[in-house]
Amino acid sequence: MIDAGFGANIKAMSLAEQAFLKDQAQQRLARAEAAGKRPLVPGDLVFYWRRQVAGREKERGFTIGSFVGPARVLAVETRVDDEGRLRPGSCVWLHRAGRLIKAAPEQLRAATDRERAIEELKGPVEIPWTITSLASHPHKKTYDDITSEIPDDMQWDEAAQQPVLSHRIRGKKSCICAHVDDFLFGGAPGDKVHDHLMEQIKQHFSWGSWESSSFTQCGVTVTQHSDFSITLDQQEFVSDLQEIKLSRDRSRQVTAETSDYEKHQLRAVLGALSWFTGQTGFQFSSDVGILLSSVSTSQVETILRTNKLIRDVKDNPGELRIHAFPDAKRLELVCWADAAWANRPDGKSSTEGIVIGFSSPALLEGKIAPVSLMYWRSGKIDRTCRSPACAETKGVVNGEDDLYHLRYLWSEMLLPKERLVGCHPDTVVVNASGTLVTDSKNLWDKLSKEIFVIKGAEKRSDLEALSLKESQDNSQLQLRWVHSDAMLANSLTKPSEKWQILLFQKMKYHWRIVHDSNMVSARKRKAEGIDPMHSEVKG
DNA sequence: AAATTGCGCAGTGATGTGGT
DNA sequence: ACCACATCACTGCGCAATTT
Repeated sequence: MIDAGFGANIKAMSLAEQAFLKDQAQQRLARAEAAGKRPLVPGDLVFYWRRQVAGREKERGFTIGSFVGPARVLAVETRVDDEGRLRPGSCVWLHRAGRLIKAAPEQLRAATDRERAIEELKGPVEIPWTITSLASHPHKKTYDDITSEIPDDMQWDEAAQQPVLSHRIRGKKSCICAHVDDFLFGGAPGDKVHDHLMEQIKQHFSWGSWESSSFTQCGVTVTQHSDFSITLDQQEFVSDLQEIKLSRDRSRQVTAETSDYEKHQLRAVLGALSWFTGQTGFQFSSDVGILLSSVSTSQVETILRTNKLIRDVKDNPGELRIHAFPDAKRLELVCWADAAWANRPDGKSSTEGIVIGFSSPALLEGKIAPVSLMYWRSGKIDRTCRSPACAETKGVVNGEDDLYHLRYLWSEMLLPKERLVGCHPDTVVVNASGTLVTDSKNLWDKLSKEIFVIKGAEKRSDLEALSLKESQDNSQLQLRWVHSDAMLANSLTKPSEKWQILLFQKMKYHWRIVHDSNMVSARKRKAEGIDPMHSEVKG
């Protein structure tokens, strides 16, 4: 047997992996048990549950809650039973960000190791007053009493699944973006800090010209609207594109091979198009990628297809919309990743499609929400994939990579310097919550299992998928499954399947993560006449 | 004033190398 | 024979410096 060594290796790795995961799961259980039994003591780091009634949820008539924190236990007014457990009716005094909170033990959960580690990075927190002086003040209400808000089991579970942001976003007031010698300034109108900074900047430097509302930067027209949203377009650029000229004779020779000069023309015009698809024309990404791949083996028919694409682009150049999100307390980064297996001109290469956007937390609750596209990509997967599952895994893993990068960038913008310099990337990234959406059942099932087994025909894909599992733990990555008609990235893998992205544009750049506990396929949904965007109510 | 050149960025395919 | 990987050549863009 030639590959005996390799096979034995995989077996050993698989065994080790299983043992490791089993052990990890056991430790977690043990910790949870210990945390449940151990009474709270002053100094413990905890999170407390609060009922949250955001504007929109109120209308639909249900409330959601979440854990907030972390808070430090200051004192416990004990009513302890024989085994040392807190009995209902006890109260726990918490300290968080200079506030004193009176809470019930039923609404507390211990902080995880990770949360503790992050809190420690912030350094010691001074507690300025003694608890007695605060709590015993005769008239003033010096603390928040939240003991009336006690979650039931369902609410507790729901909240436990939500990631907790362990810091408050301290609003940054002003921002500058620079490209070589062009600068973009942003800030809330009337904001004192921002206005003052702008005043100083204008005093200290002499500038060529100032533009606002609508201008061109790096060949892209940027327009800000009255609701503060921004659109980017390349109207002018697109209208300058020229079709490749073909004589009537030549255009009839569809199957004829292209000449060197024609290949040159193809590369030239596709190069221009790829600039467009990279800046604003995301809906044409897959067309350009596939055509660029077929230049070397192109026929006259390829030129005709390219010319058709140019006409399509001119007919509907589209725009890139950046929403304003005036009400969102935080933004979610969501990545849709998909792949098409062996669909490239060479007959064996696969295509990945990745779309990452900002949205409001409402999107994760299954609602239709605005999505601002931040990053997208349609391209050849570097390795040859032997099965659709392999391609799918590759695409999703690459998508997670890009998502991680964007989460880091976003965290950099939000966090103060002390929380960035010298910190492990994971502890930085957890401040920007990230969600990865896939339409692969294969991958979803694999990752849903507590024990991850590496076996069968796709050992290598399994190993790569493992990195996603790791990211779920290390960077609090959330995973979702949707049927393929609700998969935004599908349109970036095949030129012929544009309906998702067209629907997205028709919905004015809004989307939904369709929730379906039965995981019904898109084909079956269609047969049963279910709208692609129809979603179960979560929970 | 207009044209050319160089830079860094993106994507693709072709090519060679090393491995099983 | 096939694959992964690195490197190269080719295309585009915007921008600035230089040449014409």
